[in-house]
Formats: sequence, C-alpha cells, structure tokens
Amino acid sequence: MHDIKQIRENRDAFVAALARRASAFDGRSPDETAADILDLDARWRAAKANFEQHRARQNEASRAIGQAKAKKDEAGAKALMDEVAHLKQAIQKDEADERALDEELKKKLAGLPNLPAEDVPAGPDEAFNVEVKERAFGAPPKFDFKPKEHFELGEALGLMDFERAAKVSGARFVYLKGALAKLERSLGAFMLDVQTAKFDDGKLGGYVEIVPPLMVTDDAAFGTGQLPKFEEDLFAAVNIREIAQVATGPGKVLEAYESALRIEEFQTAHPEEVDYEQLGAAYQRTAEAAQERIRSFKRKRWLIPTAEVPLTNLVREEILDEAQLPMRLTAWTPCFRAEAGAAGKDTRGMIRQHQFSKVELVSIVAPEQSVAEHERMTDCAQEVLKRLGLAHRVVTLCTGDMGFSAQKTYDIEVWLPGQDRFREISSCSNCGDFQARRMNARYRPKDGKGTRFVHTLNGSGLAVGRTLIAVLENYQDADGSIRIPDVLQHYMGMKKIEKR
RNA sequence: GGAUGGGUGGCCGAGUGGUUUAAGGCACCGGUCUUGAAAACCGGCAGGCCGGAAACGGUCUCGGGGGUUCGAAUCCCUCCCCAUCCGCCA
Repeated sequence: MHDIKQIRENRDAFVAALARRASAFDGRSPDETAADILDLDARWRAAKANFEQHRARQNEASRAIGQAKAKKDEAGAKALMDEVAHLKQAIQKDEADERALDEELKKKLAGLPNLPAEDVPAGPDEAFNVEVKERAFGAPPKFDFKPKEHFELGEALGLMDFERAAKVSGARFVYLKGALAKLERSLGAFMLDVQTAKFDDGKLGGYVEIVPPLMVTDDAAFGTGQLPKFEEDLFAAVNIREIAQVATGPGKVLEAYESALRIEEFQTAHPEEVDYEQLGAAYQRTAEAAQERIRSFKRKRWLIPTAEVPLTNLVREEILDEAQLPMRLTAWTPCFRAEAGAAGKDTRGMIRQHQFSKVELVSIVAPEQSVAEHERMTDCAQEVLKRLGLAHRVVTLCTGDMGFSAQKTYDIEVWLPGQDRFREISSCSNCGDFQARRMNARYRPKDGKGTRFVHTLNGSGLAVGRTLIAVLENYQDADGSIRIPDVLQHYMGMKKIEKR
C-alpha cells in the first residue's frame, strides 16, 4: 500500500517509479493513475473537512444541551436540539460521501504494486533480469552419460508416483515414497537447522522456528499482497455446510439464475430466436454472482501459497519495541498454489505442483536495516545450496518480473543437469514498508517520538521440492542411483539411494 | 454444537440503569534531591486522519460493524474473539 502523502508531495517521483514497473495499470498510464488518485484524494479531503466541520458543531451543541439541562434551561436545550435535528440529515450524507471517497481511494491504492528500488534494472520480462556475478557459486557437474530428469530418476527408483497421485488428487500432485519421502524430510530438517543455528559472527542464521497456521483470512492475505489482485492463484478452504447456509438465501445468485432460466425457457419456446451468446452471458452472470457470494463468505480461509503470509502477518496491527527488531522467523510448511496462469507449463515432474513444501524466511526490521537484511537473507538462502554442493547463480529481477509487493528481488537459480539449465529455487524480496502499511505493523523508535512502519522481507530458504529435484539430478549416477550429499547423510542414515 | 461469563490505553483495572473531556495503579520518559543509585516528590506519557510554517485546532478509535438518542465505553441488534462447563473429536 502506498502512502498517499508521499504521492501528494512527490507526484513526479511516484509516476516515474510506476512507469519503470509497467506502462499501464488497469488500462491507465502511470500519469493518469497519479492524476486519478490525486483527484480522488482532493475530493476526499474536501468531503472530510466538510463532514468534520459539521460534526464539530453537532458535538458542541450536544455539550451545550447537557449544560443547559443541568441548569434547568429547558427552552435553551430545546432550541439547540432543534438545530441539531436539522443538522443530522446533512451530517449523515456528509459522512456517507466521505466514506465512499475514502473507500474508493483505498481501493485504488491497494491495487497498485510496490515501487521498484532505484537499483532494480528496468525491463518488461525475465529476459531483462541481471545476474549478480559475485554471488554465483560452483560449476555444473560433468557427466560421462546423459543426465536424466528428476521424474525419470524418481519413477525408475519406484519412489515417485505421479499416476496414483493423479487418481487420488488430480494433476500436479505426487506421492514420494521410502528414501525420497525421507529425503524430503531430511532436506526440510537440514534447512531449518541451518537457518535457526546461531553463528558466532551473526552473519547467517538466527531465525526463530515457527509452526504457523496453514489457513489464513482475507485480511492476512491482503496484508502480504496476495489479495485483492491474485485471488486466482489461491485455493480457498470452506466448510461446505457453513457455505451452504449463506448461499441458499435469496439474493443476486438466485436473481441471476432465474433470469437465465427465463431466457432459456423463452428460447426453447421460440427456436427461431435462439441466441446462445445471450444465454451464455446470463449463466455467466449467475456464476459470477455465486463467486461473489463465496468471496463475501467471511468464514472462508485461504490455504497459504507460502508461509510468508502467516509469518509476516505475525506482527500485523502491532506496535513493536525497537529492541524486538530485527525479528527473524522461519517455518517449514506445505504451500498450495492454484497455478491458474501456468496451464501447460512444467506439466511433467515436481517442478510445478499444487502442493509443495518450502522453508520460508521472514525478517521484520527497522527501515534503515532492510537493504542490508536483504543481502543477509540471500546469503542465508545460498548457504543451504553451498552446503549441499549445488551450483547456482543469483539474478536481480527486473522491474517487470518482480512480484506485486516487492521493492527488489533476488532469485536464486540452481543448476538442473536433467533440464540442462538453471531453475528458480529461491526468491528473496525486500518489500520495504509496503506490506507493513497493508498490515498496519509499526514499531516505536528508541529515541524520537511516534511510530514508524517496519520493513518486511521474505525469502525461500529453500523450496524443498525443487531442492529435492536438484539433489536427484546433480547427484545421479549412470545406473540411476543417487548419492547423498555429505551434509544430508546423517539425516538420511545412508550414503546412497540404490537403484532398484 | 449446547450453556454461562467476558473483551476498556504498553500492562493491571475503575466506570456500565444517559449528559463534554476514560478514575487509579504499574511500567516507561524527563526533572528535583543525591558522590552515584534507590526511595520520595514534581511533571509527562495511546494511535490514525484532516487543517496549519508552527503553536495548536478538529475528528475518529473502549473487540468489529450497524442501530436508538440532542448525546453511547454505557442501551439495542449482529458478527468476531477469549474463558469455564457439557457433548463430539485427532
């Protein structure tokens, strides 16, 4: 969420930063967007001044009535009561106006992405990402045979089963068995151990391990920026009985449905006038009304697409003491993603699943610390890959490739021999105060008055499923067996996953 | 799911059957005193928004929303959350 005061005072900088992100937002150019917002803001402030002025008079008169009554001046009280009675109508309208404008303004602001940091490269898509050369690690391993992809290896071992998963859960799910199930568990435990360790120099680790809720409310999802724009990426969890109770009542769903039925009935009776487009639109309206109904169902929860959501929201609506910062949190959780926009992409294997597990890192810091914390967090994520001996590189995402809430993002890409290319395995973002504003998460500076918004950062440390893929592909032998990296051997209790 | 009781400032807690300004304590900050500290005493001490160069003024917030009223922490409706007991349950 943007600070309207900043936009007011630095319109040009706002427009320029927005323009670096994209050329248009909801069909409006950055300049038009700023104009829309500032116009709304001006109208809102005028409405607010008007409303408050009238309300002030009302309060003043009410106090006077109390005093008049105390003095038994019934006539004076009556006169004032008459005045306020007239004022009330106007005040109600004033308040409604003020509120409508305020909501419209907030809605506009809530739909805009964070502004990119100055050192983020500009560009429309991932082709414009820039490698951070000094962060690169290792060289792709050499094979004297053609390395296989992870799913070939896993299926050949009989330890990775997509077909049965599809029968039970549909596409984009998997069963891991035996040593591969244990590898998943070992990786999660190993990553948590690295991130929670206390290093003497304080340059790595120090994260507090958390087991967070896996289902969150609308407000939490709004706080980190998944809502309102990216609803389609999420899975909702509802209690079927509860939602039936709200959905069966009269309302727009029923109206829309009955209207569609009438159209269908009419067209059936008059085959010469059949208009499928009209009928389709009527049913579409029904579906949309039903969707709206579910959307407004308050007891719905969202399955987390990342532990970033419950971890970051841990400080929502709080005023922290500066001494509590930096707050570093980590959690190993399942993540659920609808992958609505990824139809046909990565359909084979475990790269893109509806469910995967991830060790997440979240830092809550004072504003001055966030840039350094971003580098530190990226170090923490890389540390896991280094200890696993996996070659990787780091790229700075360009303005067009960054997520909604990010100010700056590093993606870590691990080398996958089976795919013969680098694939994203971690994404570390500095969100500045963007999420903090949406969550209303603040802290009280040690010296100085008032409160300031905290800065929030999140990163994967790492995506466990993809790390498992990387281990399989990088540590495969010609016979299809998998060597276990040194640091995992005591977790696994073995040095090798033998071929079947 | 049923029954009952609750939700007040950073914390504790008074106020709750109508008349502005939320008592008091703890914690915290500043000061006096002291070699220093403690104690004592004095003072300060929620946040958001709008206007203002500032001083300051206004407005909103007593779990959320709505209502009654000239006026709501207080009355009414509704939702949420917490506690205890019962039932069911991993």
